[in-house]
Amino acid sequence: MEGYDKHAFEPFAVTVDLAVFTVRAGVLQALLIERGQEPYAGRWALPGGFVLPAESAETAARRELAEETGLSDVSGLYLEQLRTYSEPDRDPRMRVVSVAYTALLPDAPEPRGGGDAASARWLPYDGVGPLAFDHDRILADAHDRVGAKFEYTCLATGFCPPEFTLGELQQVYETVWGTALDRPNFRRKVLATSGFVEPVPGAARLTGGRGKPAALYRAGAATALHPPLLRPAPAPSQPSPSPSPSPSPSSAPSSSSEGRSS
Amino acid sequence: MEGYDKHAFEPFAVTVDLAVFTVRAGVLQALLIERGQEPYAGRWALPGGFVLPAESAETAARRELAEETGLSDVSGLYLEQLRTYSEPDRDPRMRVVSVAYTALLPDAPEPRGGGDAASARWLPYDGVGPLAFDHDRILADAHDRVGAKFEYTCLATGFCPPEFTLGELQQVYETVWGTALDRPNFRRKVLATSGFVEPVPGAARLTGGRGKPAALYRAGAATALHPPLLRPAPAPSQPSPSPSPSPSPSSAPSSSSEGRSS
DNA sequence: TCAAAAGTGTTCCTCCTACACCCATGG
DNA sequence: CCATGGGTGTAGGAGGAACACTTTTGA
Repeated sequence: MEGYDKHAFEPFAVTVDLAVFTVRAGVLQALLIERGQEPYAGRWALPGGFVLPAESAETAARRELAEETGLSDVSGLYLEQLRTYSEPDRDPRMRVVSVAYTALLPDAPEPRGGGDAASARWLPYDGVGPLAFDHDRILADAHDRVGAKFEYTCLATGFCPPEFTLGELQQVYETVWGTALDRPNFRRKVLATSGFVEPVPGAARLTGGRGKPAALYRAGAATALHPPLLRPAPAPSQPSPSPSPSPSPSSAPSSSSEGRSS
Repeated sequence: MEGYDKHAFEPFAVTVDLAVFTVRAGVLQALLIERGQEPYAGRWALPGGFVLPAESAETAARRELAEETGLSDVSGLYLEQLRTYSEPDRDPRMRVVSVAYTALLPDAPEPRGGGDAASARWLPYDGVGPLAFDHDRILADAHDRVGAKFEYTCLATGFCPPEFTLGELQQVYETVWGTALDRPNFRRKVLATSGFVEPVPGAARLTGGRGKPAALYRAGAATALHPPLLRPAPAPSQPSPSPSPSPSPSSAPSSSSEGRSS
C-alpha cells in the first residue's frame, strides 16, 4: 500500500463540478452551461473544470465560480463541498473523479461569464431537462442537501441580498422547500434564534408597492439553528401539496424532489 | 475546459481513507494501522489505499474495509462517504486526493488483517495520538458526522450486533455523544419511532449477571428518525439563571469541522 | 434482603400550530 | 374605502425533561 509511483497507474483526472443555486422571483434556479462538444453536445451541464496541480479542490471550485458568474468577489458566498462522484464510466473519455460543490447566490446577475464558459445561464431547477454526465444526480443531491440544511442552519440568508425583509427570507424557504409556511410563526422562529438575523435600525422597504413597509434585516453571525426550523411533514399517502387554496399566482408549489439519494 | 488529454497534466493519485469505528465495552474505538515507512514512520494512520482504475471510490472503500478487518462479508455494514481531502501538500510525496469514508462495526473482532496492513488495531478514539498526514482531521470530521447523524437517523444500530437490548443501544448513544441519557425517555423515543427497532419475540438476555433480563431487539427497516432524537445541549460553562435572552452566541463546543468556508 | 438493571407512569414545561386580529401603505 | 402585505397576540396540543416508582434477577 505504500508503493507510490507517479506513473505506475492509469492517471485520474480530478475536477470540480458546481451546483450553483439562486432564488429569483420565487423560482429556484441553477447555473448551467451549454455544452458545445461531444459527448453530450447541446446538453446543459454543471459548470466546473480541472483542479490545477497546485490548488485544492475548494480553491478550484472558488476559482471556477468566479469565472462562471463573472463576479469579482466570491469570498463572501456560501460554498460547501457536497460529495465526490467517482463511477468509472461517468465520463466516457477517461477516468474523471469529480468533487462536487454547492454554492448559493443572492438574486443573481446574469452570468455573462468572463471565463471560458460557452453560454452560462440561469435555468429553473424544476423541469430542467436531462443534463450531461451524472449531473442530474449531482444537482438533485445538492438540492436535497440545501433543503435539509435549511432546517438546522442559517444557510438561507445566503440566498438573500445584504439587506432583506423577513418576507423575502420566508419566500426563500418556501421556494427551496416547495411548501407554504405560516408567516407569524416563521417570523417568531427566525427572530427567536439569536444571531440568525439582526435588524437594520430604522430602515424599511416598500415591498412591491402595496402593503406596510417591511423592516430590513442583515444576516447575523450565527451559523446553526437551535432549535431547528423543521419543514412540515409532507402528506404521506396523497401528494396533494396544499389543501387550502393559495391565491398567489406566482410560484407553483412544485412537489418535486422528496427522494433522498445515497 | 474541454481539452482532455490523459497525460497533459501532473497526475493525481486518488485514494480512499477509512474512518472505521466500533464501540466496545463502552469505549469508542477506531481502526488504525501503524506505518512502517516514511513519511510518518511509526505513526498511526487510517487504513486506506488506491482506487483502482476500474472501480469507484465506494467499491475501493469496501474492498479495503474487507482487507483490513479480515471480515469476509462487509456487505451489511454501514459505509458512507464522508468528504474529500485535497490539500496540495497533504502528502509530501505527490499529489494525492483522498475520498474519506466512514464505517461502523458492531462489537469488533480483532482486525487480524488478511491484507497488506502492517499492524491494524483498534485504539480508543479519545486520546489517540497525532496521526499521520491529515488523518486527525479526517477522524475528527467522521466522529462529528456520526454524532450528528445519530440525531436524525437510525445509524446507531450499525454499532450493535444483530440482536441487542435497548440498554446496549443507549450505551452506544452515550459513548458516541459523550453524554448520559435518561433511560426511560430514551426507551420511549426509540420505541415510538416505528421501524427503528423491532422486538425479537420472547427473547431476553441477562445483561451482566445482575438485574432484570432485557428484551432483545433487531434493527428495523427505517433509516430516518422522525422526530429526531436530539442530544442534550452542552451545559454552558456559565450558568445563566435568567431566562431572558442572554446573548451567548458562540458556544461551538468541539465541532472541528463543518463550518461555512469564507 | 440488598444491589443492579429493566421497564412504567406522571407531572411540568417548552415549543409548535392554528388562527384571529391590528397596522400601514397604494390605488 | 379596500386590497395587500407586515406585524402582534393567544389558545390548544404535541412532545421532551425530570423523576418517582415497580419488576426481576443474582449475590
